Amino acid sequence: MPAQRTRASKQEAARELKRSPSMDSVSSQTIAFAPTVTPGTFFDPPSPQDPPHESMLFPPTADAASPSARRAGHAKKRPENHIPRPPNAFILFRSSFIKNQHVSSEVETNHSTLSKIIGLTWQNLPHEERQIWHTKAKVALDEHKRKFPQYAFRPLHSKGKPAEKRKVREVGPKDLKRCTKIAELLVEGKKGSELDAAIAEFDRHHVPEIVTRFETPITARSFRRSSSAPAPDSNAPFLASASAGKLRSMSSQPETSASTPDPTPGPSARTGSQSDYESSESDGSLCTTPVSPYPTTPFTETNPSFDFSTFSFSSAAPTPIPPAGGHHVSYPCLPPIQTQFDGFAFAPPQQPSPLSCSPLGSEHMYSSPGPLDVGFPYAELYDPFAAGTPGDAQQQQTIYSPLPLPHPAARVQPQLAQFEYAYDYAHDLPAYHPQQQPHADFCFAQQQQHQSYEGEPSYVPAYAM
DNA sequence: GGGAATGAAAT
DNA sequence: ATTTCATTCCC
Repeated sequence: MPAQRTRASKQEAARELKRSPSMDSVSSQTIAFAPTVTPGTFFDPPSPQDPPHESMLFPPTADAASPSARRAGHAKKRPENHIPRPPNAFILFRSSFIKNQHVSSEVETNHSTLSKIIGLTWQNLPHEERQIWHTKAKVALDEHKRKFPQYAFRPLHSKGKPAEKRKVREVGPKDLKRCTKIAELLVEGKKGSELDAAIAEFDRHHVPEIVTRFETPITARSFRRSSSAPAPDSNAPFLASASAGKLRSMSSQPETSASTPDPTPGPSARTGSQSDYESSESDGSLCTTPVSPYPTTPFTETNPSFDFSTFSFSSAAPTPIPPAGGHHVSYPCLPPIQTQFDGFAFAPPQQPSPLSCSPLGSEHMYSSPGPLDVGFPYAELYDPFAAGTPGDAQQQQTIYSPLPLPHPAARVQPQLAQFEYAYDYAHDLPAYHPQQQPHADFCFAQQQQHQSYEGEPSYVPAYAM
């Protein structure tokens, strides 16, 4: 989409540009770096005579760029007299954007997401207006030079660990559609309550695609292993290998699922995994029952327009908790099943694999601690085929999979849905169970709450493994 | 301390 | 070509 400018303020921008050298007029007041004062503030106090910026989309406030109010507590350990880098244009823009609360905290508080929105906004910003920030950056740079003539950027290149600790995407894609929408609205000039209202309206109809993150699935094997002999790598059941070396060099690759039509399906991984749970004997103590057929219509990137509004759940009472014993699992409707991500495809079992109900009973039932951020129709799970040992970077690589069912709550309140942990012990498969899903019965797995992901449970659609 | 954006400047 | 670090602040 071309950045279209509703209220182009070319003149303003031009004027601004001319004025720029003096704007931000760095006060002569030098900032002394007393031991207690972090030299994070090479910017100047608000310039009193900042131009009105009326027609600008995001008029910088005078002190917007001043990082003076740096959070004291959480300063990364740096030498006492560390001199921060001069900010670039985007960083200045972002700072100003945040400070001015162009996106209200009602709409978004997460700064990661905010960064995404601001980045999108930045790219759609009219050239003239971006130019203003570049000019500001130049001014800041010059001023930085003036104040710290001896300064030189010395990045610490981690030489000690060669490629050992590569960073991997650890968090799933944000709701890109929403971010994009917000950015669009912003560039269109929407502000304040008008903006909030527009976003609220959008949220009303929009089904978020991705929000949730998942832990490494708990398998029966790992469960058994950890309960008997607490091996350090109790997560290890997924140690296949196919996606080894698939480490992308960062750079958020946010798209929900199948954006990479990598022809290497990694069949070895598939088989590896299969044998992994095939060899897992069906415990005699488990009772299994057939389930209704899986869907035949794939719901993938190619069919992204699943119509949730026509999707009807019987809104009868929530599924009663399945008592120990056989239960039918029926899927009222089954959107996505076939998808591929990260280069290999996950297809549903040819034959619907019967879910089972463990005799574990209610003591093994856990519900999520509260409303969760849940994205539909996609779910994120850790890549079971990622090479590496549990916990290391590669192991944490994530994959994305559609959930077997859209959640009824997704229509009403996309952000709030309650989940429980489910597990199919007979097949060493995790199952999933949205609480309000009226037709599904599952068994529940031991909840494994990880501190780092407090409040977010591990659940995985059963077919995905 | 990671993450999320962009970009300048360093290896 | 790749990595660091500027900004912010929640998790």
